[in-house]
Amino acid sequence: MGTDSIAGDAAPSTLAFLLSQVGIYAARQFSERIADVGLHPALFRVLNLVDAAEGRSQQAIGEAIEVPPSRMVGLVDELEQLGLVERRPHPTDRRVRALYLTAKGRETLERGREIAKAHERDLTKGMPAADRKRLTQYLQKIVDEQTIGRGIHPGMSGKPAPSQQG
Amino acid sequence: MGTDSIAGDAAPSTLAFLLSQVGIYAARQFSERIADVGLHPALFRVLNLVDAAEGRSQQAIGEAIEVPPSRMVGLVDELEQLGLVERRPHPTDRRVRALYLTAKGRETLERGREIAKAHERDLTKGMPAADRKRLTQYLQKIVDEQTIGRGIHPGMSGKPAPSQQG
DNA sequence: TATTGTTATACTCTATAACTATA
DNA sequence: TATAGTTATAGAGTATAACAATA
Repeated sequence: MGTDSIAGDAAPSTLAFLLSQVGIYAARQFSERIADVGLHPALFRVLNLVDAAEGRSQQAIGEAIEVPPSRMVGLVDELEQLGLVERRPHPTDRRVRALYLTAKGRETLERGREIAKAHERDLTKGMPAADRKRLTQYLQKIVDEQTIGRGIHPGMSGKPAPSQQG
Repeated sequence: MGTDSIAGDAAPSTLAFLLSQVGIYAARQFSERIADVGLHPALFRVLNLVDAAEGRSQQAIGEAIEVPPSRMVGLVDELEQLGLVERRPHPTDRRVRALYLTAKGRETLERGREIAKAHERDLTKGMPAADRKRLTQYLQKIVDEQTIGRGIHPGMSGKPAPSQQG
């Protein structure tokens, strides 16, 4: 049996298919790139949230990104072991572990943000600024129309991996 | 600790983030919808390929969508048990199982394609045709510029699940 | 009783490698 | 020896539920 590529609609070009294809590709690419600073997307996401809400509890931060408490434990463990985040006692509630960035955490976050920018540039290379802007608006409109979560995507830890639906 | 929503950039609105967010959402939505005909995205993908390349071997079809042989076994098993696809002996090579759609397979494929259309309509509801066209062109341009696979996305089997990166 | 954080457990998905029957 | 298909196995990732300390 030849390996001769199968013609036809091996990859349909409908809008929905393209969205999935490009979106999942973008997530995977980012996953590989953010590994350069020792993170994976979920850790980067949590790190951003801790920065935006320092001193909040593990679970409060987890809720904001739709991550269950039991998973937050592991993620914060990782960030703590990497020396990027600290768990400190809450002043009045001894059950709570308040989260804070370390200096190293801030540096890493900054570097991660640079990586995110570079990722974005590469993704849209060869695209005029006006088009980039319109594309962003279209996507934002879809987000506004649909009910789209703010969570972390499971299974996007940056493995090799293939690509799509119909 | 209160559930008071954490303000700030809980969900950044960069282009790359939006692409991932919308793309993964689109894939998940499709995954849930295609379940109406008893399929999941990988099965629908294979079904489309069998239609486009009837009589080809399991592995030839698997290669076209970047699915390893061992996984094809399970997928074709499922399709066969659903009565959508048949494995027939190859006329000259007894190792090969040539794949064919059944009548029911054709019907299901047709229904699946209707679902895909409806999915697409809903995804872009409230968007003028001209905008939809431009959005498609932008995404196609990204596909052309990048090296994006034609495979099946792991972990998109349509579970509950949350959402994103940075 | 309710809640924060934790641990234990179990499940899904998938790839790698070993195996068989044919070539 | 090589290839098509299969099976066995092992790992990643994640959610659910039970648990301890504290409120």
